Amino acid sequence: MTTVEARLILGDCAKELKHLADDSIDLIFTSPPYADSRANSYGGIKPDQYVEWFLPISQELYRVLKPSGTFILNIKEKVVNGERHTYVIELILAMRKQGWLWTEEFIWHKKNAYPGKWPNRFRDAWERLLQFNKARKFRMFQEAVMVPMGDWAERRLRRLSQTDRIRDNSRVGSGFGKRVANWIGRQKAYPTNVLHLATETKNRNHSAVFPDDLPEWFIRLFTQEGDWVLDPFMGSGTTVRVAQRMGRNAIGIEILPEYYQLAKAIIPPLAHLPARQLSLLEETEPYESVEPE
Amino acid sequence: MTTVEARLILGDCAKELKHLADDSIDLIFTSPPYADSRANSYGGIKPDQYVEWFLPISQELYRVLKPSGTFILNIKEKVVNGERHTYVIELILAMRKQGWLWTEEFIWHKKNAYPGKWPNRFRDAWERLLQFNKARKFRMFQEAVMVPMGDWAERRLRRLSQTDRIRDNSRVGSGFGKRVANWIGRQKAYPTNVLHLATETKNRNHSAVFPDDLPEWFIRLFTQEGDWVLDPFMGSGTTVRVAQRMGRNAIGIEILPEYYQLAKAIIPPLAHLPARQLSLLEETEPYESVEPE
DNA sequence: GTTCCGCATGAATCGATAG
DNA sequence: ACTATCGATTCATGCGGAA
Repeated sequence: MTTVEARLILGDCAKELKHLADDSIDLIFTSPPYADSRANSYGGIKPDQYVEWFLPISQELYRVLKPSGTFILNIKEKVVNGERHTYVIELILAMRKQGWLWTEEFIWHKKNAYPGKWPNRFRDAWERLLQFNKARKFRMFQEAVMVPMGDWAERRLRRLSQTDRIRDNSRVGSGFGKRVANWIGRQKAYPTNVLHLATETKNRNHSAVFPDDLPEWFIRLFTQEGDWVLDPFMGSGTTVRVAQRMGRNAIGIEILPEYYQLAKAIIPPLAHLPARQLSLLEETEPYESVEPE
Repeated sequence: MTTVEARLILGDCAKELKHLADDSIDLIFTSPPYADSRANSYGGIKPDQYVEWFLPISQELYRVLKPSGTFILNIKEKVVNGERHTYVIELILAMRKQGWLWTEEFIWHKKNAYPGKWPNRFRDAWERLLQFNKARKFRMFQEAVMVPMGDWAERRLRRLSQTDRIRDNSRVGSGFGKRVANWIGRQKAYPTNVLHLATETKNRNHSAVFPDDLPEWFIRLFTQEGDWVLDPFMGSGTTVRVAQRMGRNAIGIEILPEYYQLAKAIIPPLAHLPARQLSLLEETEPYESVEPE
């Protein structure tokens, strides 16, 4: 049995990050509060001040990330006065001056975009997943996110997407073990930089801003078991919970006590997981929501 | 019969645009040569000089566009030295200083992206479609690009129930006068800012940078019959040909003689089209390739 | 056990109203 | 004039109860 740790920290990440060691994190995956949102925690950062607010944090993130590590930043600019605001693209430019390499930009296509109708724009159905690195060579495990292809896979996936399927069962792999044999010899393809996922609107405990599949995909892609994952804007703890379930150590920082308590209640400080064995097979269980359409 | 004109111009658009009148174009749709590509035509613009090269052109485009018009710029930054280059986002910032409003950014999800494999990145399956405007109020015909909803796709699990169909049908039958509008409103949904299109359509020529559906969608959205469409980087003439087929006047500028001749051979200077009659119904015919999946 | 249907719920955006 | 709040608009998703 392998033991992984989940360290939850209550506080402002701009300060709390300073307690973390240099070059200690393999993957940073986070979704910071968007401009004008979460006014009760970070004071509702104004769009014009967003870059200035974020830079000290990204500076610390740069310090704690391993040279081989990756920083995935989930963000989207809002509309201000009829225009897309420029704080996101300005942030990219500013972070590059800090030393970050803007390696890639993934697109999260939100299949269930927020409804609404306006005279001069359509619904916003995508968000950015900016990939930053410290070095041009970084760790990446592409095989871990390969997707099945072909007619057989389509039929298989369609069945998996039935509303009556047992999702959590396949997640852990307990009920999935027997079916895994079916994937042997099946054709798989590397994914693209466009991810198709729906947001979770179901009102479980607290609504997370992104579905489990999102951090899971990047954790698969950029880390192995035993690695360290950091989410400086933990929220209700989606990233940390998923990382722990996948056998990765995790650190989550959250400024709001109620969110911190929420995460604490869900995530045990230590988790014991069976040693990885069928690594490739188990890791390549079908991701219906990430599958290219 | 309505007559629409296609004006093809051989030359550098930076110069040729000066011959066009102020505030005369309803829609500019173009895909400029990407950095380092088409080295023999525009001298192979270096990524670091891309903004500087494009700004005089965008300045002229600003001049010729009607205040109610729209400029759609299809562009994607290339990878340089392991990083996404910043010339596109720098261009956005620079164009705003020229007076352009960065209204929206559409995503073109290329369903059949080029195959390939790299050690540290996946296939690039999307491009930006940057929308710029001169004013916050611009012409937009959202109904022209509505997509069917309900059971349009096999992938969709939730099908419109039989009772729902009957209910809708009866509702349609009970109405009078605006019957058609009601029916359309019930069966169709407004699209999002993510477009799903394949890169090539089978029955089209292979030299085009984008499929017909791409300019067609934006021409539908931002223009009406008889309007003027401009493509300052015409290439083989996809935009002009599509515009003409849709009953819009078009201007195409191309610097390379072989491309110019190619477009000239395909596109007649004048086209006669039947006058629009069943406007609503004809405009809302389903576009399979644009459908969300 | 299925399949089907009703319903609540979102990192949204605009325009009008109020301070 | 400029900012804060609020109602109206709209649709994919999954849960729970019903057939």
